[in-house]
Amino acid sequence: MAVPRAAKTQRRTRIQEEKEERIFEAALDVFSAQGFRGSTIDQIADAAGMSKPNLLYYFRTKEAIHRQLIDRVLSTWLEPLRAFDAEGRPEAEIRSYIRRKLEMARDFPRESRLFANEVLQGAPHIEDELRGPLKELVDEKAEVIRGWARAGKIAKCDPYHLIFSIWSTTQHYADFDVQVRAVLGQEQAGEGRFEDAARFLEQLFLDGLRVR
Amino acid sequence: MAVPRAAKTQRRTRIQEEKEERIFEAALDVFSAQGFRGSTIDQIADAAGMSKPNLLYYFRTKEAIHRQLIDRVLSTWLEPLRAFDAEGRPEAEIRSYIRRKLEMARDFPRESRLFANEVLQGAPHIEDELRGPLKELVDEKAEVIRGWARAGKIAKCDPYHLIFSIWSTTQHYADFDVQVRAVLGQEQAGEGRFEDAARFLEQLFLDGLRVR
DNA sequence: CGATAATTTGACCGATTGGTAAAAGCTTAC
DNA sequence: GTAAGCTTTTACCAATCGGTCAAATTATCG
Repeated sequence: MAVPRAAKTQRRTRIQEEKEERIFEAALDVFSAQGFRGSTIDQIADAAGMSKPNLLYYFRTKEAIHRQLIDRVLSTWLEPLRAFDAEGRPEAEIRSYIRRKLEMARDFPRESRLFANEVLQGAPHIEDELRGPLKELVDEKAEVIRGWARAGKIAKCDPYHLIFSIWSTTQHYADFDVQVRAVLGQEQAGEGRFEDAARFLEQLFLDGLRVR
Repeated sequence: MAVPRAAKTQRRTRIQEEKEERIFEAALDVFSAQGFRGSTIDQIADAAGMSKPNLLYYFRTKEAIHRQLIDRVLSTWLEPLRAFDAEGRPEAEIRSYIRRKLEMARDFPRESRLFANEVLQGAPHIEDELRGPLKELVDEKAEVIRGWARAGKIAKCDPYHLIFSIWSTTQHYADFDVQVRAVLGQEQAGEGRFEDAARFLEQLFLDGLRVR
């Protein structure tokens, strides 16, 4: 007659940790591919290799899975921007930010699509995170960039739109992967496309922001 | 005892045209906001101000609405790229392509999100269009850009990734609108953001592609 | 071992889903 | 006007949805 999530013992069971991990993995697969509304608990349970009631023993509702999944993924997702260093050399910082974001698009496309789906559909579950922590982080880094521009280290430009453009160009390779592959065609769509993209984007941003 | 869509008279009724138009409008609202799987026929019927069976009299299935909606929207969506002129001056062509795409993100965000949702979820309904007509169009324009680069009119760069980056940066303002607004905050998120974006993107691409 | 707590299952629920059938109501051309 | 064809509605269906419940099973610990 136990209450879900071990009300009596307080600490988490080994089984709990394992199962919750499997559920998060499965939920990332399903939510990133179909969005929140398009996903069903059954699909997640199937992907996690367990029955629906069993899954609901660990997470009370579909929304609970989604919310916790986003929470856990969001912090790592913002890591590259957080690593953006005010003390570094502008060129090197921008170049490595692009590199990191592109690597994330290549190595964690599900995470990218999870957010893309969410934001695309109006961000009903993460609007607070956007207005709060995200905005604060971007405000801070925008100030850094503005400082570089004032000091003549990079061209004068709107730092917010610069950040947006780095986000969009890099995440494009995760979110619109099918389209990118379709347009590039069989021969060019191999893993080399990320190297090509990196080369192009570095040229674009570094030359585009060079002082003239 | 009539069969849907006027099997006997062949030509379309006035009522048919009006109702199908209303359904397309409603479907664009709903599909663009929630994706295919997340949308329901009831929602579309509601938005179109008619009953579900009435809507299904004009379109046999949910898929049929979606397919025809995408067909009708796709050609106008590719118009700016089609207008890309090989004979024009490279700088002017690129600048006006960015302008047009940005205007479309501002004026037709639903269309942008319709495709974004579709591609994001693996493009199950438009993969053929991507591999066929879209790829052909991009191949053609990529060749134009390559010619400009060879002639030294713009910097050497991968034309495909250039096109991808223009798509992603401009469509970002439609697809990720909520995020853009949230990050910019109340004061900066007015309609002026499109002018700011245009200025930034023109600077980025024109300086980034200038021969040096 | 035995008991207590944690986990899993199968059977089930009401609401919503995409879609159908048939008849009633409405237009239009003659 | 009237008949043929077009449109709309009402009532309905089977499947799927998110979620519950109680009982059965398994793990843990003294």
